[in-house]
Amino acid sequence: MSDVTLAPTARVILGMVRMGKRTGYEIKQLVDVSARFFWTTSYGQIYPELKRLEKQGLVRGEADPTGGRSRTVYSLTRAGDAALDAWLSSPDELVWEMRDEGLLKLFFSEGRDPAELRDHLRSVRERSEAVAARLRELGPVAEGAGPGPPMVREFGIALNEWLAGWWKRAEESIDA
Amino acid sequence: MSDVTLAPTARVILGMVRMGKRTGYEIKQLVDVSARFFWTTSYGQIYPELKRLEKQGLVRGEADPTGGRSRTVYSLTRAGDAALDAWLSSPDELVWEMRDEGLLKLFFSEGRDPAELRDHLRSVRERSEAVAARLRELGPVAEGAGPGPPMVREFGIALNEWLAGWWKRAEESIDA
DNA sequence: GACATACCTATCGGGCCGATATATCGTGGC
DNA sequence: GCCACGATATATCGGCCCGATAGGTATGTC
Repeated sequence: MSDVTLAPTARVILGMVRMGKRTGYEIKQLVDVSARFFWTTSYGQIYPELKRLEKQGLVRGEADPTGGRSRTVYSLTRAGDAALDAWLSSPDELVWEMRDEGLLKLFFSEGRDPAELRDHLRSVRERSEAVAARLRELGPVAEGAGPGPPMVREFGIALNEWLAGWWKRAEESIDA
Repeated sequence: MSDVTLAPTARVILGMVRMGKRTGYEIKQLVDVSARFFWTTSYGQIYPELKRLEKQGLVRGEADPTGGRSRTVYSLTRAGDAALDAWLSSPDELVWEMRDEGLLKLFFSEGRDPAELRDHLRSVRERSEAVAARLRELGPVAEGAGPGPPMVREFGIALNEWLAGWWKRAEESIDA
C-alpha cells in the first residue's frame, strides 16, 4: 500500500510519537535531551513535517487545548506504525555524518603558533568532557522505552570520554 | 578592515586554497579523500562560495584553461590569508555535529525482534570497520602540509576502530 | 498582582547535500 | 586513426534542515 519514503526527520517523529502521544513541542524537547549528541531537529522542520505526515495518513492529530492555548497531540495510525516498522527493519544504508570544526582547524594547523595549537587541543578536549558530564548528570531518559535509550546514553558518554582522551593524547604528543 | 564572517564552507575553501592554488573541482576532490569522515562539501556549495569569496576579495581567480576546457585556478589574497588566520586563532565555539541513523534505530528498538537487532548492530559495526579500513588503505594525504592531515587521518582510523569496538560489545551484551 | 518561566505553534533566511546536465581532455584498445 | 571511457571542470535545481525570531497562553512564585 502506501509505499512512503520517510524523510529523516519523519523517522524521528514517528519514533518519538510511538513512545506516546506527543505535541511538536514535546518532540523537540525529547530530541534535545535524549538525542542531542547524535541527532538534531528544529521547529521549522517538525511542524511542517507533522502536517505532511498527517496528510499521508501516518499520524493523526487531535486538538487538545490547554485552556485558551491551542495544542495538537499526535498519535500513530496503523499505517504510521507499519511505516516505522518498515524503516526499522529495512537494511537500507544508514546515514552517518560528522561535522567537526575542531578537526578542521587541526587539519589546517600548518605554520601556526604551537602555543595556540595547544590551546586549541585543550579547548576541544574540554568540549567533549563537558558533553560527557552533561549526559552523565542528565541520567536515564525516556524510561520504559526498552534498552535502546539507556544504551544510546551510554554510547554518548563513552564516545565523548574517548574523544577527550584522544585530544588529551594529541596535546601530550605536541609537547613531546 | 574587511570584518568578514566566514561561512563554514568558506573556511574549508580558504584552507584548501592555502595548500596550493586550486580549482573548485580539486577542492572537492581533496575534501572527499582527506576530510570525508568529518566534513563534506558539494559542488553546489563550492562554486557559488568561490565567487562570493572573490567578490569579498579573499581569493583571486585566474582563468587557466586546459585547451578548450575552461578552468579557473584560485589563490589567496592577503585579505584571505588574514581571514583564514583570524578564524584559526579565534576562540569561537566550534561546530560539532553528529548524525547517526544507526543510533537512532537502536534508540527506537523497543519491541523489535532480537535477531533483527543483532543484525543491525553487526551491520553498523561493519560500516565503521569499512571506514577505518578505507582510511588505512588511503595512506597519508596532503603531504607537506604539516602534522595536521596525518593526525586527522590517525584520528579517523582510531575513532572508527573505537566505534566498531563499541558496537561489537553491544552485540555481545545482547547475546548475554 | 506582577513577573519569570514554561508551554505551544509558526515562519523566514540561508546553508547545505545529492543528483544531474554539459562539455572537454587524456588514455588505452583495436 | 578512431572510439569508448574515465577524469577534469563548471553549473544549477529540488529539497532537507538549522537557528533565530515572533507571538501567544498557562503556571508558579514572590
